[in-house]
Amino acid sequence: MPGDRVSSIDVARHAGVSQSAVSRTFTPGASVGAATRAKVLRAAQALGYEPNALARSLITGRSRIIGLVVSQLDNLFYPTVLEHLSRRLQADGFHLLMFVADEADSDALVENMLQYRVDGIVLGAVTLSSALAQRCTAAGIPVVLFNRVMARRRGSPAVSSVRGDNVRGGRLLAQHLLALGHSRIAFIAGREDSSTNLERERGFVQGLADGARHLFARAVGGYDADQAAEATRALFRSSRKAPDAVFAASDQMALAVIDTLRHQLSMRVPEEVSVVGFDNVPQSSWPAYQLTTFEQPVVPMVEATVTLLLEQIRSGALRSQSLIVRGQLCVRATTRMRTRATSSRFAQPAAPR
Amino acid sequence: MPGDRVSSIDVARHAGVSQSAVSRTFTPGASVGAATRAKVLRAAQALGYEPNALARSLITGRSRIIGLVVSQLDNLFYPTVLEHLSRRLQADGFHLLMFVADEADSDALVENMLQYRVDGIVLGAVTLSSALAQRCTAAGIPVVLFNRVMARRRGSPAVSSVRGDNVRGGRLLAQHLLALGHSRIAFIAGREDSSTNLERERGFVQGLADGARHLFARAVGGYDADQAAEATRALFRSSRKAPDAVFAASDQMALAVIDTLRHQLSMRVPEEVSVVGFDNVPQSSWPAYQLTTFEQPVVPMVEATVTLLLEQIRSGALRSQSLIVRGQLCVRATTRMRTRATSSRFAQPAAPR
DNA sequence: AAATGTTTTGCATACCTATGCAAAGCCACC
DNA sequence: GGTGGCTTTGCATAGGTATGCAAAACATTT
Repeated sequence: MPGDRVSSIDVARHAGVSQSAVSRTFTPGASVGAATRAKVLRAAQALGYEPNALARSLITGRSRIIGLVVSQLDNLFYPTVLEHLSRRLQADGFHLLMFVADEADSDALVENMLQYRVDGIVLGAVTLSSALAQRCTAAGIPVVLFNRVMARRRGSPAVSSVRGDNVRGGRLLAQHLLALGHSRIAFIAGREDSSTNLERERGFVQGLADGARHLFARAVGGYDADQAAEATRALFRSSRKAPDAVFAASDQMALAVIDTLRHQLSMRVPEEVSVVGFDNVPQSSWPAYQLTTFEQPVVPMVEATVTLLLEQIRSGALRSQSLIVRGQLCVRATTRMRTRATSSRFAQPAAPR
Repeated sequence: MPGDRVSSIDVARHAGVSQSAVSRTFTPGASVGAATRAKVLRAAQALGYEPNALARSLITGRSRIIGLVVSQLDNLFYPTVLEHLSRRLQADGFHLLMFVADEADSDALVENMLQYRVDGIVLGAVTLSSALAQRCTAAGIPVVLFNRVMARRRGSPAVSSVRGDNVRGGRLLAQHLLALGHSRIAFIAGREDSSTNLERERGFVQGLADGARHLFARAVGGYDADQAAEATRALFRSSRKAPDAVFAASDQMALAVIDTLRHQLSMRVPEEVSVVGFDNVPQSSWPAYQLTTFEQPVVPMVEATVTLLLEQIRSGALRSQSLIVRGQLCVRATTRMRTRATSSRFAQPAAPR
């Protein structure tokens, strides 16, 4: 087994130089002569040597590992984020170490991450964000909240965050629905304890208020497809008039709403009900849906996250900053002009029981 | 900054014991007295000490890190896999370090992974599998190919793999389509250099042959939605008769096929064309599609992968093993009995131009 | 050829923890 | 009380690399 047991000392011996020379050969920018360098590289090649990143980290104090904490990978928004984030970090010589937050063992998770001496942390988990962020920041590790913010409490340090323009997006969606002539507009919330839902709902309600309207109905979908479907049934089964438009706080839920309306409640989208979502996940533009939504631009968001993180890592100082990345309204085919003649007030069939 | 700079020696001093005692306190199963242990824990708590996993790895020779190599995270099959794999490994104290294969820098990628001294590798990347697997195996690191196999070459060591039952799945899908009375059956291939496509196609063609049939048409979709859509247009635009059933080698492609048929070619699925896929990704069961497909059971596949990996890590011996995880046919609503009366031979509208 | 400046090299040490080994402590038992 | 068995503890070292410092080699100038 010629395996792994070859160290810089072996290479040094084989090349007839000191261990320092080997180290310097593999340290970009270190002072080493061309001849020595060549000898070392030849020996390393011959022995199959690879520098030990762990030992290196022990000395430099940097692991070049970024901890990523996620809770719901079923969320349609995250696969794309993960891919871009991973690629982007890799380009700068960093790699992601995955941690799945399991509600319960939040403490164990933090400890684990600290033990690996990660250089930075991207927090994508809804729950346990605050406690975790606090502890890591206290330990001197840069943390960036992705797609969420933390309520600022007195005495506790601020934590960096990158997120989409939730408030503006909510407002634009409201304006869009109002401009189309909708009057009975419902909202399906995500997790009510999440900052994203809070902001999106606030923007949406404000947007309605600007048009002198208010929410016609409200339900909770918890950012979950099944819950959103259930919420849809509840909204449209009630004895009073049905909504003529629905804003679901995420695309994931919006798609479930559409499916439920079309295939379970036999309603036509957008003819009878308009539906809008939030995120612009890849599935939104599939021909079967063509969802009107507000974009959360993955690439700029990832870029901002990485910039924030690396800047703090390089400087060694924890500088908290809260970035909002602008997105735009994507008008597709799940929203449609309401006219009085086809207004669902008249055309609407009796709600299915 | 009370940060990170606290080591086992600090704790030892603070607790009035030796550094060994601290180490043993944090090493499960090590010999340490109850009183000492308590003192150490108290001191550790007071100082905010966390054992340094990197230093530990340096000694033990195990990093408790598993390298995961992926290339196409947009593939609908992988998010679920990633979540389960990560969870499962975490339960055993391992964590995933992400590597995105970028076609080009395959060498740099391997080196990077070796430098981190990963304990094992899960290979989910289509390309560069063989070269990479060879090198890692040569370095003594257990490798498991996920959802793919490697052509065995003489002289090169065999590499473990876990995959779904591609051949059987292909055959069952063929039987299913034949049983429904289909006669003009088309196949849309994935990447033609992939083992998955090879096996699925082989099984499918065999299944047709068992019913004394052969492929009516064939196109290549490269496991990509856009390519699959293009392939669909090509298949149905040709001047000769259109297929009455399509097997796309992955669900991802099958969904694109359905969308293209319905929204671009104005054909009805399953009334005019049956469509089947492979994988059983979450989106397949969405009401808008209800795709008939053959399942690749994520949980058992992950379980097998982890078992294979950990067993090799624990024993320290590289034992190559190739596992096939059985799945089942999921009959949903994109396949339908052909009767002579409604046979598309008669009912089929002229192909759109 | 000497003197000066610059680059290259090796030595030694530090980073932080696990563990073999031997010494020390503890317990019970004859 | 002494002896044997068992548990607990500390000492010392190893694991692989980076880096400050001083010595050495080399290049440049007068």
